[in-house]
Amino acid sequence: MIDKHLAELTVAAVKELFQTEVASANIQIQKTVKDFEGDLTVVIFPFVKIARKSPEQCGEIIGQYLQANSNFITGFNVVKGFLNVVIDEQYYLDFLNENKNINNFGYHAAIAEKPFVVEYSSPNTNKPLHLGHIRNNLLGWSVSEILKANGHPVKKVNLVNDRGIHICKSMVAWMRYGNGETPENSGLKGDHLVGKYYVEFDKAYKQEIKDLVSKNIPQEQAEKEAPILLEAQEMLRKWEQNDADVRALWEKMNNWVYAGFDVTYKRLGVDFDKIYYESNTYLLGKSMVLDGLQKGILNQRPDTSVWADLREDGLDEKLLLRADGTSVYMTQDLGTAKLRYEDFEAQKMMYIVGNEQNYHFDVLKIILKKLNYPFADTIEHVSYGMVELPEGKMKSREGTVVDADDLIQEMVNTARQKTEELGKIDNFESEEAQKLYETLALGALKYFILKVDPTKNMLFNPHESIDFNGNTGPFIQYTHARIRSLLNKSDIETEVLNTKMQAISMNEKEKSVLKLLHDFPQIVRQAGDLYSPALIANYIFELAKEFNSFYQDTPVLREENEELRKFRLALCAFTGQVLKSGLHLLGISAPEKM
RNA sequence: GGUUCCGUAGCUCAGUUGGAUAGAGCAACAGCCUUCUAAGCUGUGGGUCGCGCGUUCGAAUCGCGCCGGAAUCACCA
Repeated sequence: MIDKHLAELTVAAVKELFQTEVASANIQIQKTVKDFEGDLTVVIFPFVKIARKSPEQCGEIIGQYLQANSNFITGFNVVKGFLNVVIDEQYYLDFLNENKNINNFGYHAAIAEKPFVVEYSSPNTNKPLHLGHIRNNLLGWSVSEILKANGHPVKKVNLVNDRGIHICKSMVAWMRYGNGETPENSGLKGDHLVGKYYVEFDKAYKQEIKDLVSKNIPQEQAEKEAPILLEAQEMLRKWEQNDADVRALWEKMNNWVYAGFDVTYKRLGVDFDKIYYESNTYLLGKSMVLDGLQKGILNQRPDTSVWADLREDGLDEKLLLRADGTSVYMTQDLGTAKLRYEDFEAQKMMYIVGNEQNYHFDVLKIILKKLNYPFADTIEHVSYGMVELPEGKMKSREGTVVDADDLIQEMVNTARQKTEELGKIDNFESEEAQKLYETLALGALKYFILKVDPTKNMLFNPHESIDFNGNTGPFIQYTHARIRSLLNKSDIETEVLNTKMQAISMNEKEKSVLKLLHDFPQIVRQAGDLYSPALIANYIFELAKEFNSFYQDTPVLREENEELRKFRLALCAFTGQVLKSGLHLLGISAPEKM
């Protein structure tokens, strides 16, 4: 990396000129701002004191030293405390020659180590996926790919929350009002069907409360004693007792939901190496809690409920087992953590879970530590922000959730409409066109969501948010398609592209594209360190924009100078490749034509 | 009330370990399709980086205090 060389050279300069040792990491190298001449800039201010000279003088003598002692610096200038260094074009040309034909340029070599286990998605089985899940799924998939690109082995896992009162609610409502409705005979997607009865439950529950209140029963009591709620609780108890009928119904409805989820996952392009079911893991959690109780790490109250006392850690007491012996969310998570650690010998267990659960994961880690499990420290909560709507937070009860399937379909429709308006599909077969709409729609959706810093809450306006112009997925896809089209038209053989570029003189725009390409491996590294697909997204947008600016008024195929033509073709090909790689890390496909 | 996070252009967002005149996209306005795909390019306008104080050669970035918003502190998951 050129900036590291420059930093080391600066260290040597400071040592020689001012007889002072400076750590290379403390040297500040940055890209030169556009308005000034130069490629990289050394910040001089830190040396002013030890040099006992003005910033200008200081920059001047360091600049002279750098130029005299390197073969890649062709000039420099000093503005205030900033030393702008001009890098030899040959350096960038060499970079192009060395990397332009590497398929996975920017990806780092595989490391032989224990895997990163990434949990994401983690749906409940009582309702379909919504916009919040989309952000989760896209982040999980993308972070996994970015980790892989950094050489880490990755296992993607999903933890399905398939048991509990929520699914019983759907079951009760289906028993009462379903009339034998199934996905087959209703044409409804399984998850939507089950979700429909979850809503039915809520309606009936509210009505029953109302009825009770009108009979002068206090609101609070009514909420606890509504018959349909009691039915659901009874069903949960039967479930825990392995009641055959309840289990059969539970399995039937859950399978409807899984079939529905699979369709959505497939359309989103996400997948998993292993799926865990809470119904299979909660008992392990229970046993861990009882074990901790026996060892005196946890404590039991007179009502027999079991608690962890975390007050020494600045937190509260946390319930782990109810008085009736049933488990809670935390209990189950203790079990899955252990199971997962043992399944994969994980180096790291990452949980892609919303920031509303930050507290939960703090508590989880502390309890595991208290219970002396060595894997407590491998847990990493990759916390992401909420997706908000213009009218505020999504609330399923108020019907303001944006359904994942509906949203995707709406995007596909928009993509079709937009494409037809532009008259792009005249020579497309209909099947090909359909595929393109899907590609563009998902490109737009994924990019829109992933370009935002994961840790921040984001706003999604269903009617206005998704655009196909500007800083969007389709813009980058379009840039890629144009490059592919250009390369297809070029009559220069691949062999020619494989040959080494001769020294040519490049213009500012070409150089700027080349400099951006040069940064890609660093961006991948950084995105991996910060678990942030947004860095990739912002980078490929910058690259596509810079490329378009070059592409607009610099002829490639029409260039008569053979060397220059080859150089530009190589630049196009390389840019196309990096755009494709970047899009891939976001789960977005790069169409050949559009 | 305690804890955590957030506040940058009309809107949506970037802004690396503190660095130069705070940047994009959308929206608005003005240009560019007989020329490699106009889902594009070029230009114009738009800012008290929530407010104040402090640290520093230098602060959107660090510290403290306010103001405003969100999440969480559940025998929901």
